[in-house]
Amino acid sequence: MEREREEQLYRLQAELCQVLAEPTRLKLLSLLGERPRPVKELVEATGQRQAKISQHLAIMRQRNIVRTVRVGTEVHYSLTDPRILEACHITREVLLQQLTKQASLAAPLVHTERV
Amino acid sequence: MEREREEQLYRLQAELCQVLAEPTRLKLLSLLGERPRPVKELVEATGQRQAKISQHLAIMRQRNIVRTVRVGTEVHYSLTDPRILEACHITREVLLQQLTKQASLAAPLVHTERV
DNA sequence: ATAGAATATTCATATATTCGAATACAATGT
DNA sequence: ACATTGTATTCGAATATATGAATATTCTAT
Repeated sequence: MEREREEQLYRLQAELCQVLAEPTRLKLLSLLGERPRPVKELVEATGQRQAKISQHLAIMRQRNIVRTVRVGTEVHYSLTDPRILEACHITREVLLQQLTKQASLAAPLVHTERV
Repeated sequence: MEREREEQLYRLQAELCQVLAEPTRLKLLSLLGERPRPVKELVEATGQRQAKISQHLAIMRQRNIVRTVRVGTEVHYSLTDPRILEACHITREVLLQQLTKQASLAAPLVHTERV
């Protein structure tokens, strides 16, 4: 039962990460990190089709990563828990460092650098 | 071109998150967070089939999330960048809080609590 | 050279995900 | 009531993913 509980948690955690595993959704989260926004604005900012954005927002709603408030005809989205962005930030940092490392490995072939 | 670069980054970030979006891989990362381990040990600790574990490890190798060292017949795996665990930790925290919140919403129906 | 232990890969299948297209729904102003 | 604006959903097709089964590879000891 303790074992089951742990597996259950890993499953949930994986589902949460799955939500973060899509470029458009990451972009949306980043935009919502700045401030709450209506769908229209998210569509404009991403340059993607409205239906697509709505679909991704629906997925994030289902996982309680974003929440909504109706304002007239608009639906304003916001982050449920800003810490999600922290997690994103870390993965981004790791990624950037990897890229930098690769670049510095490739660099000597192009121009010599001193360490 | 600036735009392209940004999209490129989101794509890479999504791929990284995708690696975290699988319960067995999360468990493996957690185990490797404690210390480097040979595959055999990971197989034992997870109770999953060897082929499955190797497959998941291969995915994490490809993404540079883990690295390997051969020690005789064994292959020892370790984390490339422990910060990955930080990201995992945060998602786990968020998750736990969500669960707690749900529980506390359900609680009043069972037994009354004071705030 | 060969056997055995540890690990990796290939293949096929079941399942999940993403996206565009079309359409539906909801709120507001007229 | 109706048109308009903003948003959501459904559906189908293409693509991706996870897994078990079988098999291959690598290293060590003999």
